[in-house]
Amino acid sequence: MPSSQRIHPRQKRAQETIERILDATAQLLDNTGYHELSTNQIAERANVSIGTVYRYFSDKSDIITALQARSEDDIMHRLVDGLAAASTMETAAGARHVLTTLVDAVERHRGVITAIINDLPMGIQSNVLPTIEQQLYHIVRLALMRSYPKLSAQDVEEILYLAMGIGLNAALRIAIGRPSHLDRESLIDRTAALAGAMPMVAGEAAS
Amino acid sequence: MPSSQRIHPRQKRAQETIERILDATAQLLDNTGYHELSTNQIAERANVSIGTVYRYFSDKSDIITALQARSEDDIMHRLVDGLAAASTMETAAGARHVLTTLVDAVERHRGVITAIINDLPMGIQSNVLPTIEQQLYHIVRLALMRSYPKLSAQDVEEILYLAMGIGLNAALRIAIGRPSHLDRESLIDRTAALAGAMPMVAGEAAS
Amino acid sequence: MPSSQRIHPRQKRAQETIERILDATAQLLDNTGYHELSTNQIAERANVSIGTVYRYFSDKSDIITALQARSEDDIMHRLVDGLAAASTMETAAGARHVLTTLVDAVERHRGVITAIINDLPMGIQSNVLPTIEQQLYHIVRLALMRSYPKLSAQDVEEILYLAMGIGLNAALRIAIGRPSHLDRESLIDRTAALAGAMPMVAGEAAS
Amino acid sequence: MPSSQRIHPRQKRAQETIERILDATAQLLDNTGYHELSTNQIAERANVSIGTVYRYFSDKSDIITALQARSEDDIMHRLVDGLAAASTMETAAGARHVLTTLVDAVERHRGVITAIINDLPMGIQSNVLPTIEQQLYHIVRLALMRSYPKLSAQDVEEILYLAMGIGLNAALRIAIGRPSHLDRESLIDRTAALAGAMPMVAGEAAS
DNA sequence: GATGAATGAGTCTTCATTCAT
DNA sequence: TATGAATGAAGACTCATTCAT
Repeated sequence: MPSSQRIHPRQKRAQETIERILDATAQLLDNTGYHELSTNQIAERANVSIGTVYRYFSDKSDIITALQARSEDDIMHRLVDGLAAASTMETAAGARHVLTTLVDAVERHRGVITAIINDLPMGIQSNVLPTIEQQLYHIVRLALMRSYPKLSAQDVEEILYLAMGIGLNAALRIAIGRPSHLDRESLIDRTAALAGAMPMVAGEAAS
Repeated sequence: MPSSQRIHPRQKRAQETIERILDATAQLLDNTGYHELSTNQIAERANVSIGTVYRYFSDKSDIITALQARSEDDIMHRLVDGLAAASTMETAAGARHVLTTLVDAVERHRGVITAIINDLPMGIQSNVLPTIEQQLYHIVRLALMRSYPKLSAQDVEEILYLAMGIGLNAALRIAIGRPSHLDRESLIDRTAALAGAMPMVAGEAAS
Repeated sequence: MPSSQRIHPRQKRAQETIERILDATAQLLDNTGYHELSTNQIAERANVSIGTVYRYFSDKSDIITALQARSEDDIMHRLVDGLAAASTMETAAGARHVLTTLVDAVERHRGVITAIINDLPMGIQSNVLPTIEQQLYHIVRLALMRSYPKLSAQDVEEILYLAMGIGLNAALRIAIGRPSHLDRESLIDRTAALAGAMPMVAGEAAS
Repeated sequence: MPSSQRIHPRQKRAQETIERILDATAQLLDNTGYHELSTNQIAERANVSIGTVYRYFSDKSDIITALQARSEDDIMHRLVDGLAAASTMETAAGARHVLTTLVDAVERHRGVITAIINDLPMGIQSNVLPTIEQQLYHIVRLALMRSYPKLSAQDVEEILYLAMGIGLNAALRIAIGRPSHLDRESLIDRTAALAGAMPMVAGEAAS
């Protein structure tokens, strides 16, 4: 379908420049934090003048915001693919598959995520990867209600909130913070098992 | 005669000054992150000259380090008290009690914790409250091995790593990130239930 | 076509800025020492922002180093010219000419030299104008050995060391420290005479 | 002779304190320059509170001034002794003896002298050890006029100015700046010889 | 008299951002 | 449009000096 109307070469050029700037920033973030990162460094790494950087981004934080969006987008794509694949699997294997996908995605965006978590002004820890969590929320909510139709609305909300936190945090800990003597696959397996059991265990706790 | 003999008034004064500086820093951290915080601001808020700040702290980061130590100390004290009290209770009630204590403590040190999580150079998210986690690790490990003697060493390590993350992260999410429509007590109950079930659920996952 | 091709106007501008900063520094050094000199003062005097100063110099001391190099360069140029001219003159007149050249050069760089002598961290007095002395050393050594082939190596070294000190110090005292009631030309004449006699006088002293 | 009237013990105490402060300063100056030296360091080294330092000295520079005076005093004492001894010797030996005395003295006060030369605001190099030079001036002037009665007043002044500079500078170079491969005694011998010859050589230059 | 905690003006330096070319 | 030289507000930190105890 020809929905993507003619893209003027100039726009293409511009888009490439933007991409180069974001790539440079992502690379630099693998080694340093947001505050240690300077816009001039970014420009240099992107082989672009500092003036050009400010042509496309209004602000330093604007760059990070864009980068974050890009990363979240990629993570979501992978996640949705993973969820689709998981839906054809048995429950346990499905949970494991989704979690693996998530851990993979986090590893891939290590630098950006760390930057967002650690340095972005007000990047409250509990709300890591806010967009991811938000979007995932609806999907998981649907699945939860389908599998456990007896849970009250309140039950669902609370379980979801905790599960979301546990899942994301576990992914982060497994991908980024894991001590070398612990096995990645094992941790994923256990977390998946836990997630699977959550509705039952936590669903009765507040009665 | 009490043990605290011969404290020169000057030393007392100095101690108070240090405390005032730490308090001021903690207050400011409730509203801003580490990088947004300036030493001159701290001095002003503490009603102390900037020179005085540098009399007691060698560095800006030194202030944060001291503050972190102070907070961790307080949290650990509360936690140990909570654990002691919990040991006389029934399992479920005990878990709930400990978790409540933790959530309380986190709420009390909101600013500092957020700062440590978000801004401290290299404060990897996954290693929230490193000292707390470390010290708790040994205590929980002991309890775990006592209650579930059949778990292998590997099992214990992995479960602990995940449980630690889940427990602390849940406490953080409940204390700091909780949306207003969710009930604190409910969330605590469910998390406690989950924690109680973890060894069984996760213990068999990696077989 | 002249050799200086393709100098981007920007580079020219930059070079001018650097020069302005060095000039400003030199002027300020005429009135104050290194430690009394502030980088902001320099910027102001050079009609340049402080940021610009740090664009071209990494450090406060870097400015001084550059200035010193520039002065030494200029002094050496003049000195070499003077030596060339002197080589066509009669001995006495030659010595006088060289000394005059040196005194002139020192006067011209009064401020910088004083700063180097007085304030540069570790600028040991005895090693005034180290580069000048070093470069002059080889030239004078050659001349000395040619004129007095009988001097031993040890003789040469020692005489040179003393002569260097005497010559440079005399130039400094005549150019910078001379009381107003003493005549510049007279002092130069006498010093030249002394220098001329040195090999004979000092050459026999250590026998 | 009991000319030194009763010294109240308090005054004695005060005098000792002053001495301790000056000693501490001198020691510290052996390792660092004036600007690198802090008054609090001095106090600490002298085992005295910073308040006490300011009881006896109005200023940081006041300490250096006092120290300089003390050093100059000691150097002058040694020099006068040396001159007295030299007056009984043959001319050449006498010059050598005086010069040796001077070099010794300079070595002894290395730190202070370096500080004065290098760091004191406005410590123009040409006027090293100003008091020493000033006092020596009269003595040497007398000797010069006695030995060479034919010199004009102008001659005397100019020769003196140069000789003073040469002598002091040579002493400094021999004591402080001498490269290790040059022999101290040899250099002294040669300088003495040169000084002895000066009136004849330089006396006729300006005719 | 002695003490040392406290002061604060002033220093060097960084870096996001602008704008003439 | 792209460039990069220039800007300057703002920050961390030092240290001579004061003064209440």
